Amino acid sequence: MSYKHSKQREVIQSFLTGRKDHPTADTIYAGVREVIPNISLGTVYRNLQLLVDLGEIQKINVGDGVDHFDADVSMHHHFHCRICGCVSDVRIKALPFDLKDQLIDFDGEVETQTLYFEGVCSACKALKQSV
Amino acid sequence: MSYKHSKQREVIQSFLTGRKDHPTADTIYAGVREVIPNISLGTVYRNLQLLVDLGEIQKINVGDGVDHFDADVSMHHHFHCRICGCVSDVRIKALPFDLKDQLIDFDGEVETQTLYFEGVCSACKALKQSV
DNA sequence: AATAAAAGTAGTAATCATTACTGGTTTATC
DNA sequence: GATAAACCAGTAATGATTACTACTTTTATT
Repeated sequence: MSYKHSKQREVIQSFLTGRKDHPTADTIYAGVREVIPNISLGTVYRNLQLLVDLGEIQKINVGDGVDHFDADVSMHHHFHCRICGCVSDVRIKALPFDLKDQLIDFDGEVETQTLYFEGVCSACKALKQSV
Repeated sequence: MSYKHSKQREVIQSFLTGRKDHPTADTIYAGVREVIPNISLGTVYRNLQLLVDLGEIQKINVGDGVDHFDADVSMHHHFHCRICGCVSDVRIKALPFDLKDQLIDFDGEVETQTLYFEGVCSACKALKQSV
């Protein structure tokens, strides 16, 4: 059986599960407030971190200085649009090897690797061309 | 001929060039203060960004919430130690293709890609084993 | 050189994301 | 139903970064 979540945590998690973009704590806060109007931003942060620690969601970093969250914890990568700031999933063809095994002369222990892309998303690209 | 840098900018850049780790603005500030004791932290940030915009240095992100800077602008990747927080260069065997060309069903425009590794550096690993 | 314009600076205040704290409330346990 | 543990709202604090302001240095122009 699964860990019992508080009402707040449950709403936070299901809000996140319902979205394919990768909202920030602030966006999640705004969304969850529609359901629990007096929830506190600190509660959102605390529960997001707790869910990350439990492995139920993941925190993603695309170099924009803000943490994004993703209910999909399966291995995949992200794209960050430098125009609108949106973050989307990208799938990559399976590589014939693990990137961390391609390192040269490295003596430490690699535990995780992060790969993300940046540029202009298709929506912004279309917008640019229509002007 | 190259762009004329102010004294402050020159010292910041040469401080960075002299190091193989990847200091944060704060560390650079401390180092540069040994040469220009009354330099301001804002000046450090402003000039670092300016040098980034000129392409003379690069800003690197390893997911620790702080910007690191690197005088080496050639293509390479980084490793971040979750124990001591140090950031070091890693070299990777040349891939037989460009990662961004491996994306599936992606309609946007990829301009940059970031790949970094995280784990335990060799120094921390040695320390752990000696305890 | 004298001077006007531009670029740059130190110092400080403000911002933004995130974390910590505090006192009260809910939930689980005996 | 008492007692302890988990959790919360609200607020304060923190840390990195950026913005602002008034002053100084550099550059260009006469």
